[in-house]
This record gives sequence, C-alpha cells and structure tokens, in this order.
Amino acid sequence: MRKKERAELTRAKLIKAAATTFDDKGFRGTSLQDVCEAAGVTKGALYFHFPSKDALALAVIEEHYRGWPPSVDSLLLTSDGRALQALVDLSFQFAGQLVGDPVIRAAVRLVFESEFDEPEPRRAFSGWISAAGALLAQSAEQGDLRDGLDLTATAELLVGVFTGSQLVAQSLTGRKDMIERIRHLWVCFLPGLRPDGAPADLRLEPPTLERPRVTSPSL
Amino acid sequence: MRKKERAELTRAKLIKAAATTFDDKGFRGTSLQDVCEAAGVTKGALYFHFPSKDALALAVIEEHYRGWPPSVDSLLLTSDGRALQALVDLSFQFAGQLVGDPVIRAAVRLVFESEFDEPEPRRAFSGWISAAGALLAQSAEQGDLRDGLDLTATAELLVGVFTGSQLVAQSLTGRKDMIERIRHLWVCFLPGLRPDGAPADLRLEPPTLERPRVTSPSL
DNA sequence: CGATTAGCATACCGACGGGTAGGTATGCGA
DNA sequence: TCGCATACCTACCCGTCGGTATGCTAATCG
Repeated sequence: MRKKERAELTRAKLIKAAATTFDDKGFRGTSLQDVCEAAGVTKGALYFHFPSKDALALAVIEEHYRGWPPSVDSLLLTSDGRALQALVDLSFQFAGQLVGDPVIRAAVRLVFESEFDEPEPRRAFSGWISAAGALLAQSAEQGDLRDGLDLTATAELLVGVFTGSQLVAQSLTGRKDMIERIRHLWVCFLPGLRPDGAPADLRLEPPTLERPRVTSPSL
Repeated sequence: MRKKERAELTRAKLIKAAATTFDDKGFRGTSLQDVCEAAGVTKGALYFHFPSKDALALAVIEEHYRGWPPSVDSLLLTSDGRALQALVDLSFQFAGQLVGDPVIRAAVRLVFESEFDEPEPRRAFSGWISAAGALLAQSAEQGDLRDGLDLTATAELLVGVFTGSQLVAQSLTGRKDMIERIRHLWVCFLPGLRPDGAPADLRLEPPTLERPRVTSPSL
C-alpha cells in the first residue's frame, strides 16, 4: 500500500499545482512544464496519471464536485429551514472557498473559459444554476419571494451576478474583499426578490458553522 | 491619397478580424495566422501596422473607446435628464453593442483576461466603473437613490453584475437574449437601489435613439 | 527470491506560433 | 522621371508546448 499512497499524493500534488496555475494563467496560458515544476514532478509522472492536458483540467473541475454543492439538508440546517437564507449562506460559503481554495477558483475559471468540448464544464455550470433554482423554488413556497418572479431567469441571474462580482473583485482587489462585496450584493439584490415591505431579517454574513472539511489531501 | 485609404482599410480589416478572433478564442487562443487569414492579408501587413500581438490587442481595446462611453449629455437627452434612467439606458446600449459589435465583445474579453500588463485594460475597466459611478452620484442628487447607499461599491457591483450576466448569456444562449436578461437584472436590482416605495417609473428597454418613446411601459 | 509491474524520470519529437529578414510593388513629392 | 517612403508579401528562424518512447527503480507477488 505504500506505493499507492505515494501515487495518490503525487496525483493530489499535480491537481493542486494544476489548479493554482490554471487559476493564475488560464488553460492555454499554463504549460505542463509549469504544472510539473509547481508540483515537483516531471512530465512522466503527469502523463502517468493524466492522459492529456484536457484530462488534467477536467480532473480539476471534477475535484470541485467533491465538496459542492453542499447537501441542501446541511444548508437548511444552518438556516433554520429557510431556503432563502440557505441560498444566502451558500453564496457566502462559495465566496469563502473562492478566496481560499485554488481548486475552486481554477474550476470556475476553467468552466467559464470552457476551451474543451467535453460536457463536464457545462454540467458544473448548470449544476450551479439548478442548485440556486432549487433553493429559489423552495423559497417561493415559503412565501419569501415576490409574486410572479421568474425563478429560472433569477437563478441564472444570480449565478451571473455572483460570478461577475468575483471577476470585479479579482481585478480590483485580488478578491480580498469578496465577502464584503457579496454582502453588498445581497443588500442591493434582496429587495427585488422579496415581497414589498418584507422585513430585512436575513443574516448577511458567512455562516459560522462547524467545518466538515472535505478538501483534498493537502500537500 | 489612394494609398493611405487602402492602408487604413487594411488596418481596419485587421482590427475587425482580430476582434472576432479574440472574442472567439481569447488572446492566447488566437494565432496571428488566424487573424491574417480572417483579414485576408499576410503577417507582413499585420506587422507593418502593429509591432506585436499585444499591440494588436491593445488596438482593439482602444478601438472600443471610439464610441464609449457615450457623452453623458447625449445620454441625459434621451432620459429627460434623469441620471438613473440614463444609467439604465446606458446598460441597454452597451448590451446591444455587445450583441452586435465584435470589437466591443473582444475588448471586454481582453480587458478581463488582461494577460498583458499595459495600463490600457485597467483604464477601460475603471472607465466603466467611473461612468456608472458618475451617473449614480447624479441619481443620488436627484433623489432617485436610497439613502446611505455606497455609491462606489454599487458602481463596481453594477459593472460586475453586468459582466456576469453577459458571461452567463454567452454560455447559455450565445448572448441572443442579452437584452431580456438585462431587463430582468434591472427588475431585480432597482428596488434595492431606489428609496422604499418609489414608483416603478423607469423605462426598462433599449432606448430608441431616433424616435424617443411617447408612452413608457413601466416596470 | 526472482519476476513482474506500478510509478515515475529522462530524453526527445513534430508542430506550431510569435517574430524577423529581406524583397517588391506602388504611389508621391520634387 | 527619379528617388524614396509607404505598404505589403514570402520565406524563414527559433523557442515552446503537447505528447511520446524508453529507461530505471522499488514495491509487490507467486
């Protein structure tokens, strides 16, 4: 088993190195040489674990699935069963991961670059939208949303809005103030979603819950 | 002067070809060979007009300045002097150009990719933000904004929100329904910007320049 | 205790892309 | 009409990058 362990570790190192480099320079911008140097291995090792550069990028994207989306149940737990609050919490949680986890960052960038034609990126993309849509639908049932709101369009809008904020945050401040931007996003956005005169009773900050870390074996 | 004319024409062809290709494949994804073939010229011609690939991309970005931002005066004209309406109109105008004009599309993509370190892209970026910020400030003076709204943060938010919507539109429908998405964006966003109980009296559709609207369908 | 194979490293290949060198045709001023 | 700058083309250079072929080593297994 010794060998297997080391193999898994180099694979993890490769994915982490690939993620940071992809996040930094994009898909076409990163050379496998860069990845190998960052991982401290050679191309032989890389091509033992991944058959192509595309496969490496897809592995990074799939790695992102490992912790996302969190189960709706666990989300509703920290939000007292309120779906809209769960959606807000989810956004903060995602934002936090975007700041801290290069794998998530790289996955987002790769999905939106989408230079390869495998269905994986699109699946991730629609995964975000459908997750937001599901929480929105539940919020509507709970009477937390304005009547006549187009849920699908709003879910897509939310994903775009979130991604755009992250882009701007990256360009302006290197994503340091991501959380604050998300808060302001909700401040401006919620009145349009909620019924007129609804109280501002949503918690607009990262949920401080116990942390079930599901991250990859870190180097 | 015949020669100058032809030179300007090939330069324009090159910029247009570069824009479409950059928009399609990104900066690193486009080869100068592609650009030259699309423009119907050779690399010699390209390198006569532009000293490097970077310079070509920067020329595309600067070309975007040619029509943007429209003068605040002309904007206020079609909005009856109401700055918030001008901001909405501006967004629709920009969205329309994003659909139709490959130069604008390429400029936006290049600015956000920002693979080169010249200050041009950043200038374009902050240009969008400051334009939105100026219109927001004027809107505040006109009593069209909620008290205590952070104007700078909101301007940055709007730029991000707009860009994100465009990204999603691109990924999902190839930007065909961009206008409808922008409309829905404002539907969701305006209540958070405006004072409580403010009437929904803003025109949420592309401004028709030649024929100013007589009846304004309200939100 | 060999034999085998997983898990890498090394060295290399073909293609491609940015950029250059040098030539050429065309106008344009004198 | 002569000289020269402009505007472009052809051919090539050379570094880089994705990918491969092969060699080596240690763990694993009969």
